[in-house]
Amino acid sequence: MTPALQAVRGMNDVLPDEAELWLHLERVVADWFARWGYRPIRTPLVEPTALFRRAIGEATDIVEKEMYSWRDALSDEALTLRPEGTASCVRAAIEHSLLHDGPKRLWYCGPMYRHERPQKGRYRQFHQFGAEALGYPGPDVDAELIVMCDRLWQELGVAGLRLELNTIGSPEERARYRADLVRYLEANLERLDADARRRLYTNPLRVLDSKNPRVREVLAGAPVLADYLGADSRAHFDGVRSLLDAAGVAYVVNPRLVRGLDYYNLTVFEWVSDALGAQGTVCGGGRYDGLFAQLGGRPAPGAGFAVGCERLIALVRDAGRAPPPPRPDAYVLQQSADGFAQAFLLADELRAAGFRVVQHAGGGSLKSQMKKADASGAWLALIVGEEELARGEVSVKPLRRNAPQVRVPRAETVRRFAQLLQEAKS
RNA sequence: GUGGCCGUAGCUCAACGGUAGAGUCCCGGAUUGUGAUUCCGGUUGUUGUGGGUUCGAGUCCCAUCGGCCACCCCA
Repeated sequence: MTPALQAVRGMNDVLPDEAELWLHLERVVADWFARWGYRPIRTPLVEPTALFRRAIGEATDIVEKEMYSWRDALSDEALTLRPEGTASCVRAAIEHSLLHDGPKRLWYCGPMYRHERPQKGRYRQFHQFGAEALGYPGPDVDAELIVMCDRLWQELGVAGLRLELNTIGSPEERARYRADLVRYLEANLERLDADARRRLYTNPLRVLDSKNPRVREVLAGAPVLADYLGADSRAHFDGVRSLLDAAGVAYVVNPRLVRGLDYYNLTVFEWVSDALGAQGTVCGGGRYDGLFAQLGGRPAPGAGFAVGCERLIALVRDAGRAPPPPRPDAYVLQQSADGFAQAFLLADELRAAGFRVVQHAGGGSLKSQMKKADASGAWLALIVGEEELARGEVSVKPLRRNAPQVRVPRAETVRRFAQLLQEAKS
């Protein structure tokens, strides 16, 4: 016997019940982006490996051990399945000179790939939608990006998301801080765990993220990044905060929030839920003014965020805000071959008039067809039986309320259908 | 990548080391064209997979695949 194949670990099928919720989310998101003036962009799932090495940073976990990278057998190119969306957007903006006539607001949505151990809210193929505001230097778009997220959560009916906010200053400010931080941590080396010691020289700011209580004890006495910020960085952060205050968006400043990708500067933020276990970050983002130059483009400021679709969908479902499955307006039944041909045309005419119509396929008794009609969730059963066929009529039976079944002349069925449907729903 | 818990019918779950079951779903019938309730009947499994121990393994052991949780990481 042929062994059954299964999907690749960490890469999931989305079955119809759940796929309808995905479609709902995608529609809401596309409309929401349009209302905020963001335009869609679609970039390849496969990019040159160098793009992510340069954008995300060599010393990050993503680049070090989580990327699906390979050397293509035909072209000998070093390729990678994208682990995130920002690098591709900025590459495309540079490659097509998108900023030649001014800044751009862009959004994307699609699958991303990271070779991590799967658990709830973390998969090897996962999906993100995100915004990139390219060419805007001020704190206004930082605040815009954050406020628009807040409004989306409201629209989706998701509550309980906490906004964590921080500024990590300019590269120069961060470099001076990093030097002092490393000096402090070296002085307390024996109190650090193995993980913190390893990071000390690869990515010392990430030590601030440690969940180990003993390490956090050490961090309590560490220098604070805020003390290294110059007037410009402080003014930028104050600008973001006052706009958030004006918009009524609450936040907590988390000085330990540094984010795992190297390209960020100034504003960084995360939207976090307590309802998702260990993978609680639903949305993360910030400013990345150095990324254009890092990828070989003319220097330009940028800011953006990415939202984890699987995590957001889990919150929408748990909040009971998944829309009910769409009902067909009518389910069409028939008895004979002649009846099928007639019913086929009737269903076609109704669909052309904009109604959702399912015609029974596969034969069976009228009783079994009625069971299918009921199970389909349809508002109405349209019966094209022997008797109806002989008289040129159609029987119309409401399935969702106790109302009498009526006979309608075939020729009038489509014209009267909207009225019949409305009665069935009332 | 590390550690812990767990894999039995499509789904939710039972079964002391001794004949694999229930509910649900699905199919048919209870009315000579009519669903959802009720009643009657029926199908459903290499117990994730492969080895081992045993007279005998769903149950114990090993490996492997998959899921969940934590670490780690991040959306």
